[in-house]
Amino acid sequence: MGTPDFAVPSLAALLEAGHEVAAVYTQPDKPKGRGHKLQPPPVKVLAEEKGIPVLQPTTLRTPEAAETLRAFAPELIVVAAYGKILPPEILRIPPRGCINVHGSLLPKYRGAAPIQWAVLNGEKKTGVTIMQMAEGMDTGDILAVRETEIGEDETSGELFDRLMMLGADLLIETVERLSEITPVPQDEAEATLAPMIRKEMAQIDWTQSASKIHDLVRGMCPSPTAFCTLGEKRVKVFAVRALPENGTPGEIAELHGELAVFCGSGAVQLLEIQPENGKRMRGADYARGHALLGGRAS
RNA sequence: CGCGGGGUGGAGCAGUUCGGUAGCUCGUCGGGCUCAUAACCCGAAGGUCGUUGGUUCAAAUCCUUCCCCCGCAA
Repeated sequence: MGTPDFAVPSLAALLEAGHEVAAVYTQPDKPKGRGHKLQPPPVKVLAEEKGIPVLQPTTLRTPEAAETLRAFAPELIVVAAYGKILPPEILRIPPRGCINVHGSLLPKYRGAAPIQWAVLNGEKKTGVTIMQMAEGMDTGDILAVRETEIGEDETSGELFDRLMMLGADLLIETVERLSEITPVPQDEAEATLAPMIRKEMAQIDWTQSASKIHDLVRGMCPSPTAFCTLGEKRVKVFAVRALPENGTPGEIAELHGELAVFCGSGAVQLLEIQPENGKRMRGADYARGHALLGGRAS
């Protein structure tokens, strides 16, 4: 069971390792993009390629849904970013249990957006955890953990890519040694939450410090993407560099040959931005066609 | 049929309303100044104005076909 890109390597790894995958559960197709195009989740695409039955129930909280799943007689259920909470009846179906691939070092960052939050908070390290699933949100006993460092300028997107591969590796190892592993309960006192990221959280607040803004930009990249307003136009911000120079927060300037904005403390160079109707470009390039210097960012 | 913006020398933009010899800020190349430079001065190269057809004496500009790119919303 899984939905987005994060789950794809895990499914691929299971198949490659020779495990029999009876069925794949994923979220229903949803309209995306401009127009109203219906888009299948990445996991569905892979599953169909491999000829595996795909199920996309709206809910698992019905007797029928449980019955359907039971009919597959799963030995084990593997979940990676499925996007739905499994009710107890479902959790009880497979004899070897339900295990989950999670993108953080549990019990830290339980919830929907562990990877982004780790970057947003400027963490130096994170990792993946494989756990036994319980009824609560990412509260189950831990089966395996693998740590990794977060790079100075690493974005959520980059970390995502690394963690989903790590997660897939660790998943296979865990599945193969499942009977030998002693589950370790999570330390509730250490638990923190990583709730879903909302768009408005990605708005840059220029009164914050340069390093905070740097973390925000990295954490929101590539989605939903940190944004701000330069002069009149709204721009997405993909990459910045923090500098020690101080000035009036929100003032647009040129520092060391790059377009920059002063923050609450320090300043940031806008290395890679994207205006409303344009492509991604260097801040300095954007500035060439727009009178920005001395103006305000908000 | 969700709303909207855009495609102009290598980059970012102006010019389109009221058709008339394509401009700005950079970059590049050459030269100069300087101990030196992302600084300054002088000069040069480089554009089928996304595509198709049309209107016109004349189209980047008006009408038309198609292609591509992007923002918002979901």
